[in-house]
Amino acid sequence: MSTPPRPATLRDVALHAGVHVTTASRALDPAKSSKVNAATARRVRAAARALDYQPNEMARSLRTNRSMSVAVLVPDLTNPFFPPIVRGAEKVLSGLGYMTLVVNTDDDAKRQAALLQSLRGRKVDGFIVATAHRDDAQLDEARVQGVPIVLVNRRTDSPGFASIVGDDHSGIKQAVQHLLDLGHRNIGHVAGPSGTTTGHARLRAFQQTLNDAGFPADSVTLANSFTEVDGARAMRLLLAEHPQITAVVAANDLIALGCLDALAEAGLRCPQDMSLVGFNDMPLADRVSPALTTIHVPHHAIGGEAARVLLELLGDPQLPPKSVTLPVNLVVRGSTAPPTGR
Amino acid sequence: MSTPPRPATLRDVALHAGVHVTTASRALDPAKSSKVNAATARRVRAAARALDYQPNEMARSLRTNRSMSVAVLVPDLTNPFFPPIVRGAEKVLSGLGYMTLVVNTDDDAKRQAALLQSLRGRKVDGFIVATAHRDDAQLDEARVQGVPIVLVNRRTDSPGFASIVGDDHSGIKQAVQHLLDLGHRNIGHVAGPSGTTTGHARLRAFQQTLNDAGFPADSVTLANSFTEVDGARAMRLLLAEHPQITAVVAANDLIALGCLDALAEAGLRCPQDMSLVGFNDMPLADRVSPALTTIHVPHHAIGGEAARVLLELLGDPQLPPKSVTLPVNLVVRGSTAPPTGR
DNA sequence: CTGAAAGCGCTTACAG
DNA sequence: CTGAAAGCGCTTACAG
Repeated sequence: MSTPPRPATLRDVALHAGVHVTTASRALDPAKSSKVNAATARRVRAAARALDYQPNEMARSLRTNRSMSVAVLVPDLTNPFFPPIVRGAEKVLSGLGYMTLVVNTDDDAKRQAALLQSLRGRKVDGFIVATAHRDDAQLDEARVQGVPIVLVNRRTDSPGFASIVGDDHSGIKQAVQHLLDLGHRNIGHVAGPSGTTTGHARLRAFQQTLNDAGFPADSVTLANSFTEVDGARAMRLLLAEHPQITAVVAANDLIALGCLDALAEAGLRCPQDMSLVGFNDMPLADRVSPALTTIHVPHHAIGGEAARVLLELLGDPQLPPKSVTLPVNLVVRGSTAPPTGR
Repeated sequence: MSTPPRPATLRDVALHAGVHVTTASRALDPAKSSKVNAATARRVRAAARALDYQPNEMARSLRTNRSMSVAVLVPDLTNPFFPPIVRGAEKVLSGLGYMTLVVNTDDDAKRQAALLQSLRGRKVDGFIVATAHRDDAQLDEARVQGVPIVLVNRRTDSPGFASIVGDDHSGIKQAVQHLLDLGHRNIGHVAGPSGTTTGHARLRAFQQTLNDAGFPADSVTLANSFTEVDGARAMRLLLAEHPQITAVVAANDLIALGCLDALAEAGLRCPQDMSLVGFNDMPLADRVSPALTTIHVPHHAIGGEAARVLLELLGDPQLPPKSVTLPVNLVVRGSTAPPTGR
């Protein structure tokens, strides 16, 4: 077996075309090729093709200090909610020559720190972050150091970040109102992690909406993560502590799925014995059994908008951080129904 | 607003510690710090901490010609089947200091080519590829040029690649046998794209199993992609052309979901009027309605094993390419039942 | 144990 | 329009 040939460098191309490496560089750069003699440029391009030349992006980035790549941090790639956001961002980014790098943090502060550092070392040009925590020192520090960041889905409590999120307050209000309209009077909430703005804002919206309507809002338990397992755990507790509830608002769809498990264990049917509303309208939310009544969040648009805002930021880092809230809407399916005298 | 300070370089650290940049480099390298005076090393580390030094990975990679990163190419990130594979790979890779970069090809040859080239330019150390086509010139070329690649889920027709896939033949055989055991005699197949080994091998296994059992195997239509939309389209055709079938084997779970849609449109109930088996046992396959009878593929293990094999390959590029087939097994749920005289 | 020098593969002022 | 030179931030033989 022969060892494969070393990849061609720009120097090889220049040699082959009989020009200086500087000229080769210019000839291959679309923005500068007009500055070089047309025939020369053609010769260089032919040489590049002949040698199957691939520019070394590391060298280029080292010199230019930009890498034409953007990282997307997601807390959990296996949550079907995130891939569409990534796709939305990817679509606009790839159109402008940027490469999208997806990384998974497991919603773990340590992993996020390590990844953030590693990616910064790799000189990615900017970050789209779906993993923010309300109190997020790492993110704050990166921002202060001038790293272009746009937050999606979750915000931090500290100001200064550009962000694109769904309207959590309105979403929960619509969910609660829907249950109220159905006739439910004892409504519970399985809240998400209090360290995230989504968990926190949805809980507050739940309490406020119910209080404004003149009902108590103390049937609440907390899921430690936005997962089925923790959702089921919190739902068991809710059932034990507040047996009078006839409906539940879950902090997101995965938690709602966990609630469904806990209900089944308790021998309760959904929606006959217990109504359930999710949040996100993740892919497949319409196909689970029962089909989930939930709050539709425009995943794809969030990703696309985030990419556009990040691109603006890349163009002018001094731009004031814009914080965009996208409308969300209730979609009623099979997991909610009027209460029955159980 | 003041502009943020330029990030500290190794030179800054060396200056701060009063040593030469060479010494600083050694002091900060765990593998070499033993070669430098302990007190000096401590001083350098203190300086690095004080200046919040982050090594520039681009410069390092340019010099060492390795980037400590691995790319994972997936055809469709929104297919719930792939994230667990990615997670499996990520887990073993991150343990060894490698960073995992996920990119989406849309199962499009052009996009794959562009991404492959771009990633190679970025000097990722190796590739885990879930997007292979049976005839895949780009992949062949990259392999010939010595790029470390391991294929997952799908193979190519050309030999020479390391690969980790589920046992397509056995899976389909189990599916067909299950339907036969249930009493079905007219079984159809919605095949996946014939350009993929999964689509092709599953179709062949379908035909062979049925023929071996003494039944015809010509109730087949082709989905143009592994998606719900194309699955529904192919199922409509199957229903029109082969109205006598009482059971369907779908090439994967997403196609099976599309079949469910087509069945609903045709006023057919699953499993009462038509049994349906999927393939992959993707996340949520157990929660859709009806819960999908399908072939469980060990996603996580595929990803982990792929990472291990790639790591071996990185250590010794001359290693003979090992091709691993992992066992799969039927999991019976709610979408299959004995045929009823419809 | 430490330092001076070279070089990874590019791009970009600066001359001509 | 083209070339010679410098330099991005590292690591690694090579001397001492």
